[in-house]
Amino acid sequence: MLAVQEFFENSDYAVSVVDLVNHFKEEMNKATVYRILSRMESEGMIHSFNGMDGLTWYAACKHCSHDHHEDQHPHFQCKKCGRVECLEISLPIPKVKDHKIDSEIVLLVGECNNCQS
Amino acid sequence: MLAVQEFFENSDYAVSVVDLVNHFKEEMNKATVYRILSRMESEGMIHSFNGMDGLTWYAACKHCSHDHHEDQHPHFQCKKCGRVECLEISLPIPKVKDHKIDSEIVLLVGECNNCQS
DNA sequence: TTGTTATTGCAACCTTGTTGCGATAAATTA
DNA sequence: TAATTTATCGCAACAAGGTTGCAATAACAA
Repeated sequence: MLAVQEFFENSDYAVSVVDLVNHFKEEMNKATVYRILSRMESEGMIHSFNGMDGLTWYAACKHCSHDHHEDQHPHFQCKKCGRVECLEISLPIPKVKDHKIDSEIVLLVGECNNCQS
Repeated sequence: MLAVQEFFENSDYAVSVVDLVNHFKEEMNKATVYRILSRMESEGMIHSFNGMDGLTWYAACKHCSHDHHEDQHPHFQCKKCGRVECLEISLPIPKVKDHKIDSEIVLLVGECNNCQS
């Protein structure tokens, strides 16, 4: 579990579960990776969300504990390099007629600074 | 293909691919459902997106053809009944420093009118 | 040391989604 | 109409993400 923990430390980027399983495949079993990830998520160390690709992505939490989970920020995915980033901004929740809206899941898609030539 | 087409006509609701395969399982094969769905999508009759659950959801297009696909609207999912709806509104694309944003994928989560007691 | 609990590896499994291929149906052409 | 081409379908097998049961090991406490 420590190795996975260290992996997320000091990273603003999200990682897909496929990349994680691949990254640790010499070190630990696929099932173990999944178990560690869900444990870390329930303890508020990381949060998960779905990428455009349908995969589950994980990223480090900044200000969360197991009873206070603040993962409502939007994510950004660069369509060139595929990197996914957590954005530490809060978007206004839109008002829609006849709908009581509690939260919104936002994935912004575009080009990151590195990929803009 | 006709049966699937009729299924989407006059519906503002999105359907998960699992529900679709299940709904047509007496009538046609799983592979056929998938093939019809991707054909209908490429012809601009329906559009797809990823739900919170990681599943693919499909919904009827309103003003699309095979060369003009306008599926950038937000979706709304009721967390009580699970129904997913297309919202015919357009949200402003937020500006984020150091990021060139082309589009945004938005899933609003809350309670629909039916479920609010 | 002994007993208890948490963590892991492995294999088997489930689910979503795709593909190759032979069979059937529909549309073309002669 | 008959022959031929083309599109569609069913089936089975497969791939990839993800989960689970169970035995083995590691960590911890009495």
